[in-house]
Amino acid sequence: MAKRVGVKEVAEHAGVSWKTVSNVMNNRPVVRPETRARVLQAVEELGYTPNLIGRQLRQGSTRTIALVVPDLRNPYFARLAQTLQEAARPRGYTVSIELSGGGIEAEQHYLHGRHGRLFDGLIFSPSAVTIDAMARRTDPTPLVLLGERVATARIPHVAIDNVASSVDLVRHLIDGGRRHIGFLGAEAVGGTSTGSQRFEGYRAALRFAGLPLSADLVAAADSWQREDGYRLAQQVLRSSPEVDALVCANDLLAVGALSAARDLGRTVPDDLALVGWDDIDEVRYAMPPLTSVAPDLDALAEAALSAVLGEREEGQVVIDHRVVVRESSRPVRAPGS
Amino acid sequence: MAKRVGVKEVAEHAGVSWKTVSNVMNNRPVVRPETRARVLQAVEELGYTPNLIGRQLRQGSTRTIALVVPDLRNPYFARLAQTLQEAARPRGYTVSIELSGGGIEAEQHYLHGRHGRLFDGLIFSPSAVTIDAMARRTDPTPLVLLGERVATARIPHVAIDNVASSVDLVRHLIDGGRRHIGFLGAEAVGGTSTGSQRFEGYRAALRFAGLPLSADLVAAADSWQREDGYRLAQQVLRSSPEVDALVCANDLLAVGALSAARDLGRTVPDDLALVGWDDIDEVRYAMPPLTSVAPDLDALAEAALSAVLGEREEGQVVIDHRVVVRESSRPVRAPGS
DNA sequence: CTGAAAGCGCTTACAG
DNA sequence: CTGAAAGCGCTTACAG
Repeated sequence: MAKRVGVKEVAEHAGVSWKTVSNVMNNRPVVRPETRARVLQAVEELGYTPNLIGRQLRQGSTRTIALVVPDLRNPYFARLAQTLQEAARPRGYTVSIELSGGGIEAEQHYLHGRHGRLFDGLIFSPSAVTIDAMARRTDPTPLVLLGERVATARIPHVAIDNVASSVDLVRHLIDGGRRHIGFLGAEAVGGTSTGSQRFEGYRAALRFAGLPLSADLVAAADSWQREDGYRLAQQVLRSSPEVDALVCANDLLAVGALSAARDLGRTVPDDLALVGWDDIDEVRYAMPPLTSVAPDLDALAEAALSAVLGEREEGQVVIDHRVVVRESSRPVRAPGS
Repeated sequence: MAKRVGVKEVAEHAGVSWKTVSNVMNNRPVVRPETRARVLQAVEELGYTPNLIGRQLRQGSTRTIALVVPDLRNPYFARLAQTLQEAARPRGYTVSIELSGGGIEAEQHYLHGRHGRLFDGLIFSPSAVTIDAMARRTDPTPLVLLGERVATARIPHVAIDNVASSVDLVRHLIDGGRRHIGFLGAEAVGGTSTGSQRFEGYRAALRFAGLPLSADLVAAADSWQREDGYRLAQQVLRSSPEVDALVCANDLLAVGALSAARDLGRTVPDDLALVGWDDIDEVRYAMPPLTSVAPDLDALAEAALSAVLGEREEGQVVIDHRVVVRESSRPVRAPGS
């Protein structure tokens, strides 16, 4: 393993000063082309690669944004991470994927700057941490929230309109002839979390349509994995066989619900419609393919990035979504047709 | 945004020297308990968090390992990343997830140290880069390869036995009564890549069983996404309707193949068995659930980490695998039963 | 356009 | 057990 070569060696090799090398490496236009060429050759010959740590220390910036998500088991986060990385590149930034495990301790770690100035900003998908804890934050690292909204503190926030998208889904189901619509993955009404907003929209749409809200058709959950969807769907389908549609708070829940429906002998979409959020690749290959709310991920990444980098004024950004209709929510046939 | 407080401020506040603060922060046993308490209190009061960049520069180490994978669309990589992060934590290391996009340029970037000393080691899942390029490497950053094997250079390497696991799968299919077994995702025979090794095992098993190897039943591919599986399966099933099983080089291909089979009116597992690799969560919820080779991920993470940190002698580690049998490869019923 | 000096925030020997 | 100095590898003003 060869000894690492630094700016000094390069400067010596090229017969210029330290600083000139730095100027060349940073593409500053103040270097004579001739000198520049000599330096670049020295860099090449010596195989010099600048030590970013030195630069970062000096500049007081890492040009790295942390994306803090609970988990990578949800393909949505994986795709989000990838989209963010691509959006950050042209800006000269890197996105580091940080896993909180959904634990409150890990989340506080990032929120309160115990990451040690490694990041110029935080794009944060909160899971366990309370709104208060976010509002009480003193760490100066810029923060942007995904999904969750903290109205009290002026924390920027980027998300689709969860209430509206939920209304869209329910209306789509009602238009398709469904009347006994359940909800999987509910959280407390009035909360600001993604789950409670989606549930809120569901309630509002039912009310508007004049359909009753039945507690039996609603299953709460804080974890939204496939197995949770399976469990919750079993529960609802068993207790309320009249259910003819399930709004699932995310696609993983819907995938689990699909499996439960099958095990209980229910046919999707004939007996039961299934819809969810995120439009992960997997739902296109489910049988049948599942209807899902697709956020405009590129817009989301763009907005989150520009917010965390301080490029935009107001902090609350609503991202477009669309309902991607697939077979799982096909309208029920009129009886006898 | 408050001004950031450094060691100096803490030292002053506690009435001790700079260095003592450093000693306390690093848990060195040379500090009197009383002094230590005073320092910790100052840290608390001032809300001091050490700047890791300074430490990293001084120590010449970041205690960060890069996991370089082509993509996060494959849930296998997402789970691997998570497992590695958890395995690294007790060692005091962090794993940074780096996306190469499968591009040769990005891969070279990491391989040849142009990442700027940000990483103490590289766990690398090669995709586009050639074996030669890896062997010619001069960058001193420790490297461990995942999947691919470079025999010429002494590059450590961690993987399951791809040939053996492929043999296991094919034997399982033959035991289940399948006789016309195809392969999706083949690569050049004799290569060291994951795909070619899995194909190699398939060939060997067929030969051992006395079954013919038919080129029509084999579809090559360099991309292993669901849509590739769909396309390849369509192709093989159309040209060779006698196929009664497909060995898919990974689970995503199998998921796509399942969808293609359905669209062509083939029933899995009655008409067609489907098997793959990685045992991603998704295949447990497929309909029917898919048989898959599950690597011992914890062992893999452990081995990769200890190899890249230089904790073990020999570089080539073979990780246990097991075939998780599910409905997709159920034995065909004897005719008439 | 180029050079000599200072400093980013830590830790590491080295004295005491 | 504690203190003063040097240095990790860069970049940033500041002169010339």
